[in-house]
Amino acid sequence: MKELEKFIEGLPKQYNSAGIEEKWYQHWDSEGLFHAEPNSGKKPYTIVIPPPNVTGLLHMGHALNNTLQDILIRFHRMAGNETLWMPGTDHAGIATQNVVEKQLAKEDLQREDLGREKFIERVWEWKQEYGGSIVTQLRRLGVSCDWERERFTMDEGLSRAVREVFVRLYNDGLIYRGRRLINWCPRCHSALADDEVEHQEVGGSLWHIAYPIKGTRQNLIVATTRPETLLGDTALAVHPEDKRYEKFVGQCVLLPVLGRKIPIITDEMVDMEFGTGVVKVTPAHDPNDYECGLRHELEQVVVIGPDGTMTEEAGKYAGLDRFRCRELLVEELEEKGQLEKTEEHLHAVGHCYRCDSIVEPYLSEQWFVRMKPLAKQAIEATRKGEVEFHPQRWEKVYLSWLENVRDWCISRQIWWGHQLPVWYCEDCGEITVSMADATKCSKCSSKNIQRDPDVLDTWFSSALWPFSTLGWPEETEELKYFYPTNVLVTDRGIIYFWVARMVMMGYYFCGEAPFSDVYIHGTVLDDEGRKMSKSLGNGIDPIDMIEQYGADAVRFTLAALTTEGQDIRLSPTRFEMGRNFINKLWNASRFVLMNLVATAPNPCAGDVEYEELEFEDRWILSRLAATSATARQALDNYRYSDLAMGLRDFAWHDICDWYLEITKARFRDGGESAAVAARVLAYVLDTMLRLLHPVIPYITEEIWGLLAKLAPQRGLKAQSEDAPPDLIRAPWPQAQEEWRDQKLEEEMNLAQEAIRAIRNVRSKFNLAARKPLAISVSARDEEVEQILKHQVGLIARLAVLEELEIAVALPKPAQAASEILDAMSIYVPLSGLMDVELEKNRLEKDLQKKEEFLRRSATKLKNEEFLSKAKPEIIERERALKEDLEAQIEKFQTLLESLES
RNA sequence: GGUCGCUUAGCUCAGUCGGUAGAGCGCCACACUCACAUUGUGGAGGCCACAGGUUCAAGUCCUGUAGCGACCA
Repeated sequence: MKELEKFIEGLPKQYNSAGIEEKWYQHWDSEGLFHAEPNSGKKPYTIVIPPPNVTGLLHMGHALNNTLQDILIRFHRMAGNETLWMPGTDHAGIATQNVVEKQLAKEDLQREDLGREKFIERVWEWKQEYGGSIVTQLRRLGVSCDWERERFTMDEGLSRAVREVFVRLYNDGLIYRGRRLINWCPRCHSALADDEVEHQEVGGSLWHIAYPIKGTRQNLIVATTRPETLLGDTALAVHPEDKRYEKFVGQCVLLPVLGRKIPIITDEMVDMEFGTGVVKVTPAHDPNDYECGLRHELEQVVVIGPDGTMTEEAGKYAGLDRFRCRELLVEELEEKGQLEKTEEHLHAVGHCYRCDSIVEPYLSEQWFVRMKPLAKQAIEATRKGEVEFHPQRWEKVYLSWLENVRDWCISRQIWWGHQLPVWYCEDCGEITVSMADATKCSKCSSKNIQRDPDVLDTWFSSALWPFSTLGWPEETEELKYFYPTNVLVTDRGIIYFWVARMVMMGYYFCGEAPFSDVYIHGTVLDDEGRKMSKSLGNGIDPIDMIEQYGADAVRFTLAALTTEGQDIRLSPTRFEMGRNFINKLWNASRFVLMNLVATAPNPCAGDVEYEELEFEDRWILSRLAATSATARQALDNYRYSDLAMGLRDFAWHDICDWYLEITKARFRDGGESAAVAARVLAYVLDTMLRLLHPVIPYITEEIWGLLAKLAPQRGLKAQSEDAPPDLIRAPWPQAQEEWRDQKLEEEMNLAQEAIRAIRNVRSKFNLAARKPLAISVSARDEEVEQILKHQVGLIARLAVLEELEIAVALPKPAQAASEILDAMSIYVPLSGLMDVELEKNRLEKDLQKKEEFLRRSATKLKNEEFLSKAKPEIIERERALKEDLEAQIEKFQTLLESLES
């Protein structure tokens, strides 16, 4: 014990997180305290982590996302659930392939030089070596994931789930192969899904090009943003009701440069208002034109190839890059006089969301998921309330996507990923799709078959994450117990990519939504409200912040800034808020621990009855019960800021500013009163640490451990027996409703008001803070008088008084400063000459405010309609208010008059 | 063009059932008193974007306008 006491005495005045965080994380992890097992005796609580990209590094978005999840997880673990947080990463097909290809490029190699098999080996090697970075970073944050269950989308089990899903969807007619115009990234050399294309406003030009009408000297002028695609035009189109061009319909024009003859057709898609009202139709290079081409059975001429260079169809431009071709073509048109004019034009251009290249609509053979039937099920279930969004408005966004969803292109022309389980027969053309690798054609049994080289979109495997990680398609115990999960916590950016697809797949393969709640948090922005990005260089590295301020400070700050769905503007200095609070908590705990030592040897043995507690003890327990209840409510409603700030206010203000200050005298005097205060403090600290643990796990675990050694019984009887060795698995505190005492809190409020008023006078008249004052308080009525008299000791101590006279309607002494409150007036005699002007100014200013309130109140109370329509309690309150105000104003006036004389 | 969100203290944001506007940071003054200067005490600071409407009563509900932002096409 002596050693421990010495240790407590030696605790630093500033909390230093270094060392403490590593120690506890390692302890929790190695003791298996993050681990969950199917357990029929407990209710499960499950969250699957949004799997970060395996190539990624931790950014503030991750820090926020995972802090919020960890708060829920740690809370539910303490609240008695069997709590599973399933972690892992996704294989990020294109991104990871890019990384390894870059690595190869340094060796002057391309992936083709290695061949598919060797290349994939290289990717696995890379993954083993660097792929865990983000997971290591996550641990620094303190996340309590069940690492024993960590998954990777390319794991054997998850790959099997992917294949099972593909085969079943194919057999059910929900996956098909087709030649379509899809989004193509010429740099990634792969197809992309619609939502992987980001539309960005780009300043471009609108070129007006003359197409000569065959057999006439007239031209039709076409306005286009993409002149190079004219080489693939197979028609011009006008609106069927456009009188200007009526007479030309059915005729032909000659394609500039190539001279090919193409028809003039009519189509509803043409916007008569845009450009000249004539559009070129390039079915192989524009989604609208593609549809139009199908309607009119137009030829699809491909002029831009998969690498973004012009094809043989482009004639003399063949082989040129698409952008170079545009320049030269425009030059040629200008020379030939076929360029009517060039306008500046702002338009949305599709960019690859991975590499930011300009996406090319490209006609090719791809695999698709038929989305409508899957979406239908998800929509119906959501409407029934089986999936609930927080904030609710995101449900609309999600539903509107599902309602308008188009078939999902899932094949990617890369090597890293789940290769399609598809074989083509070279002899009969049959497509074989199977779970086991095929060795022969399923129709003609020919061995002359080729596997489709493409892999699946990474989101395809991510969509299965909530059940594939639990062992599906096996009917595992985990799947039965933990599925469906409780909540998905994520950013709005992937509602389509991921959330909607998980819901669809969850219903289709497990018959239930994968989660009942979706919590969408805000996006982390910089202090100017811009997204954090590498190119802007405005990112804040969470690891830097953790090193600078501590993980608890980072977590606390992020939680405190998280209000319902609002984006978070962040600058590094904002973490000072968290750090300051952590430090305050540390020092308050030091105070408690030191006083526990001082009241040793065993300050908390035996029970303390409520009746033995002093006024302020009961008050802090009442506040604790209230705080505990609001914390619970905040957690149940995903109100993180309310949770963090509510606990902070309680700790900082109720405990530190008031309760600790009051108990100081008791500890100084010692005896039984000190022992009771020590018990109360131990109890309050214990409970507060439990409440704070989900938000700031490290420091709370550290202090809790020290407290456990000094006061194993934690003060009061209520939760002394249930304490396990680690806070992380301590039971969540029940709010002790029987301790709530509204009347007592109001009495405390009166005392606090009095103390503040006295301090105010002290400050205004520059009276030394430590100099004891003799003052008088005139109470409004006997009730107030009684209350204040009960609290004389407390008020005198905290306001530093040597004399305190309390009575109803006390007169103001001469040469005294006054403070007029609702329930009382406070008179502070000033020795020597008091500054009359200063006092008059103060009083007049306050008087004016009161008069303004009185005017408002009087007007209301004269209003017949208010009196007849407002609720009686409102009217009553208004009357009381008016009376109070009148009484106060009278006092102000009397005081001012006395000052005049 | 469509949908949604935001506009409240110098800054960043809360404000639940409509009933005297709150926090954090910053600012000003004072205080290094034995938990804490990453602190304490006190203070200043608001036409709740604008215009209508509903209501006895609007920051809060409704309509419209403007500015900013996000998403979709």
